[in-house]
Amino acid sequence: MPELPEVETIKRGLSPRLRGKVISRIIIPPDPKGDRMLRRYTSRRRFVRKVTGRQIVTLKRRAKYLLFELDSGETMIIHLGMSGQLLLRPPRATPPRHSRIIFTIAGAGEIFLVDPRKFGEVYLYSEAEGDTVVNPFSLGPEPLGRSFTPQVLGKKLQSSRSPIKVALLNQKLIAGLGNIYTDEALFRAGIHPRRVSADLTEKEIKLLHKSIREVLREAISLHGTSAADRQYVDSEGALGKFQTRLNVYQREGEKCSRCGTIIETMKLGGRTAHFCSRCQKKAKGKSKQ
DNA sequence: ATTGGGACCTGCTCGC
DNA sequence: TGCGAGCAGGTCCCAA
Repeated sequence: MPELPEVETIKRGLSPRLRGKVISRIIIPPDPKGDRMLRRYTSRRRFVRKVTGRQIVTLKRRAKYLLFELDSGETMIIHLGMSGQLLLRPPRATPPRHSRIIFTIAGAGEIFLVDPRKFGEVYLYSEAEGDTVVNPFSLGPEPLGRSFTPQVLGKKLQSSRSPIKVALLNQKLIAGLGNIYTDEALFRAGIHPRRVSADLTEKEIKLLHKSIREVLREAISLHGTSAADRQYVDSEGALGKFQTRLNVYQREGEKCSRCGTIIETMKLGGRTAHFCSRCQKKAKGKSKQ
């Protein structure tokens, strides 16, 4: 659930408080179903041993991943899945329900990694060890990065016959978009979610490129989206505000803000796509308004 | 090879 | 009122 704008918001909140600080203690409350948050490859003991006592040199974001660069040269990577939160609280605060990992940060308080659904994940990445695990560095371009041009987007989409909605969710093509922002970007670009990626015209690709960046920038400036069923909050526990700007996501049955047509949904690639059948045309060439 | 669908997880909503 | 089914979705994994 936390997509790029939400993760960016969390990073911006935590970064000034954590930079240069030491992770003095790690608590992983026992889970009868095992340490799912560490499932990638790190054993609990190895993880605790390698991270405890390390200084956080910098905090970065790559797509939906948070990267804690440690003074050991390793990077602790946190993905929040869809229900994950990272809450920074004063020392000795009561752990919120579903706290999976608790980091004590000397001089800053405690970070609670809260994740009811346990889709989130924590692991260590070390270039030196030549880890073969899937890592954030093998993902597609950052949509807000300088290298993400309409040409790059076009090239990525050319290679895919899948619906554009599915392609935009593919992190190997473009990294950081989830269900909310793919729906919103496609609406702004006037492109039907089921359009075949490779069939988009140059004009549409340009518009889509612009829409993706616009949506993400706006969402970041409003600290992300906290929709009805999404308990997203930043590291201080504050809600996002982009939900007031949603045009289609979770607005099924409501009127399109642009034309008044009822917003519909369809299943694509296992997800619910929200769209306006009038503003987002199926056939190419008719996609203008 | 590319694409699609299930599994993982839990809380919540809805219908009987 | 109570309970179970269904849904939400990011990513991995497997199968067609």
